[in-house]
Amino acid sequence: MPRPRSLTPAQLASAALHVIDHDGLAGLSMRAVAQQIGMSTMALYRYVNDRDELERLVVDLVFGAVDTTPPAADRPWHQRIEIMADRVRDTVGAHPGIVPLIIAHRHRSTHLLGWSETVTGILAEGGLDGRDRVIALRSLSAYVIGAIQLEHLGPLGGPGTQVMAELPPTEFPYLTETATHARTVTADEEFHGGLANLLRGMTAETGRPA
Amino acid sequence: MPRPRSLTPAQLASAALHVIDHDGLAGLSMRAVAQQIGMSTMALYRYVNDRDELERLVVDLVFGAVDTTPPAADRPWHQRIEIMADRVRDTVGAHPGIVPLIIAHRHRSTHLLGWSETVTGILAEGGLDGRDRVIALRSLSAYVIGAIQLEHLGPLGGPGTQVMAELPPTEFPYLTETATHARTVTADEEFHGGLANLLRGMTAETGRPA
DNA sequence: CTTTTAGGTGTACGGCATACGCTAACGATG
DNA sequence: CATCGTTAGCGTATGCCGTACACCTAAAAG
Repeated sequence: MPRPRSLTPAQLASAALHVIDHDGLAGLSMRAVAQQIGMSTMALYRYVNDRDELERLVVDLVFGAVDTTPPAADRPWHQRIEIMADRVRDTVGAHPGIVPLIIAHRHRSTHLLGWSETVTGILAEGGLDGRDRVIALRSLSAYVIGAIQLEHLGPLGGPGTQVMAELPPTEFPYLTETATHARTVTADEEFHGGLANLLRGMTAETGRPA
Repeated sequence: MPRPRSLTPAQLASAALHVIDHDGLAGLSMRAVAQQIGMSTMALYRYVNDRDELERLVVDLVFGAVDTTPPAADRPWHQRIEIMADRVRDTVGAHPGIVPLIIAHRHRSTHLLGWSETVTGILAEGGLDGRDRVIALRSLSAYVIGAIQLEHLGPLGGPGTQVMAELPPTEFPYLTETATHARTVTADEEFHGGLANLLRGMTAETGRPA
C-alpha cells in the first residue's frame, strides 16, 4: 500500500560499479552514486544501511556474473579447477577497480559460496578429503586472491619490475637477474604457471596422477 | 643552521603504528597521529608530504623488523623458503591492522626487496632458473599475500566457517561437509599446508627431490 | 647580538558519511 | 471519488577527514 520503490538493489549496485569503472575506487562516494542515478544522496539510504552495504552489493553484482556450473567432467580435475579460477580472474579483470572491495566483502557474497561449492566438489572428485580438502580450498582461495591483486595492483610489466631491474646488481644479484626474465612472462603465464604449481603439489600429496 | 628536527621518520611511523594497533586502521588519521605525538596536525607535514607517505613509513617500519638474512644453508631449500614465509607472516601477525596497507604500499618498501632477494636466491639454489624462477617468486608472493589476508580478514575458525557450516546441505553438500573438518585445522596448519603444496609443485616441476 | 632558515601552529576550506525531520506520492480502503 | 497510512525521496546540519596557507618563533651561523 505504500509508495513503491523505484530502484532495485542491482540497479543501485550497477550505478556504483559504473562510478568505479569510470573514476576508480577513490571516486566512489554516496554523492557520486546518487548523481549517477539522478537522486539525492540521502535517497540511497532507503536502499542501503551504509556505504559498506553498497560496496557489498557491488561485489555481489560482479560475482553474480561468474559462472559456477561445474565444467565438463571429462577433463582432468586440475584442469577443471583452472577453468574455475579463470572464470573469477576474467570477471574481476573486467572491473579491476573492485579488487580491494573483494577482499573486504568476499565472505559475505552468496555467489562466491556457489563458486566455492563447485570447486570443493571438483577437489573431492580429485581425491581430496577431510583436512586435506580444507587446506586445498583455502590455499586455492589464497592464491587466486593474491595473484589477482598482484596482477592488478603491481603488474609484472609495470614499474615494480622496472625498479627491480635497476637495483644495484652487487646488492641484489638474484633479483636483477630475475627481472630480465620477468619481461618475457605474460600475466596469463604467470597466473597459470603458479596455479599449476599449486595443483601439482596437491596432486603429489594424494599420490594421484595429474 | 636552522632549527633541528625533533622527530625521526621512524618515530613518526611508530606513532602511527601505535594508533593502528590501538584503534584499528580506521582510526588512523593525521589528527590522531599528531595527538599521539603531542604536536599539531600540520606539524606532521614537515616530515611527510601526505597521508600516503605516512602509510608507506608504517609499512617500512614493520617490514624493517623482518629478518632477511638467508637461513642456514644446510636445510633443504623448501624448508628455507618456509622460514622466510614464516618471518613475514609472524611480523604482520603482530600488527594485523596494517594488512591492507601492505597491499597498497608493498612495492615501495625497500625492506621487502631484501626479502625478495633472499627468497630468489634460495629458489635459485633449489634449481629454479629463468622464467620458472620468475613464476615461482610471483606465485610465492601471491600465496603469502593472499594467505595472510585470508587469515586476518576471514579466519578459519571465524564467522565465515560458521556460515558455511549452516548452509543448506542439499544445495551445498561439499561445503557443509568441508566446514566440519575446517574446525580441526589451525591457522598454522593451513598456512604451512598450502605453502607445502605450492613448494611441492615447484619441486615436481624441476624434477628435483624435496 | 642579528640574521636566516626551517620547525611548529591556527585557521579555514571543501569533501566525506550520515542522523534527523519534513513533504509528498502512492495503494488500499471506505 | 475522498481519505489515510506508509514510506520514498529530499534538504539541512553535524562532525569527521586531508591539507593549503599564512603566521610566529626557536635556534644555529655569522
